[in-house]
Amino acid sequence: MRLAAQHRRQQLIDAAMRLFSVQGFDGTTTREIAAAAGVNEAIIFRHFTSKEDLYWAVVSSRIQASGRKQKLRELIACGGEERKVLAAIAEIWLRRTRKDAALSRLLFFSALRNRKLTDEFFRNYIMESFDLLADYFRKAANRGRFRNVDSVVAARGFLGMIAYHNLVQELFGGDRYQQFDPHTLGVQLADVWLDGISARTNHATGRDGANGRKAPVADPQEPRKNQGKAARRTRFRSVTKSNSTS
Amino acid sequence: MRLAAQHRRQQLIDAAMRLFSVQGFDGTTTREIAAAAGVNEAIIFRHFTSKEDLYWAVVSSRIQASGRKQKLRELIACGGEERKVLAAIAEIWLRRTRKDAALSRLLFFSALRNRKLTDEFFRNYIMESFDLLADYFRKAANRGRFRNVDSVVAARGFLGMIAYHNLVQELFGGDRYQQFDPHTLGVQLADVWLDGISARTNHATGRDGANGRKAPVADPQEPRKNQGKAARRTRFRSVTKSNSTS
DNA sequence: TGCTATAGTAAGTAAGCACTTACATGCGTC
DNA sequence: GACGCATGTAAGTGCTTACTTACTATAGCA
Repeated sequence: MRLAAQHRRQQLIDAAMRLFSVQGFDGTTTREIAAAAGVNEAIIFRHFTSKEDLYWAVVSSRIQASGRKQKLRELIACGGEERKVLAAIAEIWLRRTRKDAALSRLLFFSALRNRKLTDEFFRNYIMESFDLLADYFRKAANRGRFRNVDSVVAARGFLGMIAYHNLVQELFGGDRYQQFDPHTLGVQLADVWLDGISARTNHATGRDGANGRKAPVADPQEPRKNQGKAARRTRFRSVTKSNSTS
Repeated sequence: MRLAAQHRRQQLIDAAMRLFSVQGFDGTTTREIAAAAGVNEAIIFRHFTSKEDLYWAVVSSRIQASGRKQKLRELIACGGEERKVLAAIAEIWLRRTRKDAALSRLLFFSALRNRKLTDEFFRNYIMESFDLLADYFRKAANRGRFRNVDSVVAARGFLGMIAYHNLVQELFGGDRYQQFDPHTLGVQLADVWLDGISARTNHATGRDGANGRKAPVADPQEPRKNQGKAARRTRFRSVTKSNSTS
């Protein structure tokens, strides 16, 4: 029932987080959020000036909670062997992003809808990670460990592989066709990144084509209904609006 | 004024495309679409059974129009030297996606909002590209040209670098900080991918750290207002709703 | 035990939304 | 040139939405 303001506030943020990440900002009503938190709608507006205010609170609370940047910094600073460092970075990101898939969805929504938030997020989160890694590449190159490739391109490329993999798996549902083990995949990506896929090098890593991939979870290959083509050309409607209220 | 049904229909799709890709599905009203097409709102519902119907029409019309998959197939089939093929694939994708950034935005919206459409898109568009490239990697490995890395991982990794780069540049506005030349970047990525960044290999490519990057377009480094923190904690509101009607 | 500050609620309100209806207008064709 | 039909419009309709108002319940403290 009656909660201390701070707790109620946090509870609202949590409830909103869940809903926003699944339904998006526009797709979520303040009434739903209130119901999810078990309070009256008006409570939201006592704790937040507007729905949008609540949204930013959700985003910033989550960005702070996910310590991915910090972890990246630590891995880079520890000074281990490059192959291990890269594999560890990849693995952490693969795991981490899997864990807060909700945050990813939320941030994509933001990116697509609101340029201003996106910019702040981009500077503080993406760009800084690129820079950190680019710096690492540059220093390793100076020590003669890496070739002299464009360090910004390299950083983007490496993190890009990982981020895109997560994107495909979670956002586009690739995980229903095939699942990957974060550790194995991290090692594989680090190896490719260090040695290339060209056959000329002779430091074999003993990994072959079929390793480390898990079997598909289920068979999603229903005979693909052509929903979306046939029924779509009709000129006159018979659609009933689908209200999801119960 | 008076247009043949088919032309009007196409015009509505075009207008909707532009708006949906910038504002998203929920963020775009049928009235806006009608206004953009210069007709009455009711016209929309004569040509499409619902707003959602129009949305699917937009998406499917665009997916057909973008022939990226076909281009990938051609490049792979042509049988040129691997380094050139990979560089060309990268370049094409870097250029192509820049051109239809609107489509990307639209598809992301779809992915975030509607799982059913996403699945169809995912199978026809993303997965098939992965498979095509994975097949290429596998065959090259069999001919002894590539190492025996997991071809699915490799395909995802390679296309991931590129797709993610586009994503960062377009969706998150990275292009305002730094721009890249598609050709140079394509060559760089193919090189890294083939030879790795490790210093042990000795086939120098003559590319060094600063090449191929263009200067920033503008200087977006305003002193970073802390908008989003300070003004956000207030308990009582004075916000006026921002209607974007004019 | 009564006072005050704050957490909570019920029941609005005005605006915006997708979608409809009833009617006007132009165009091919016999 | 008038009939029929497809294209167009003005003005709704009813529902949902974010947000408000006017009020009650309760915890902490003198």
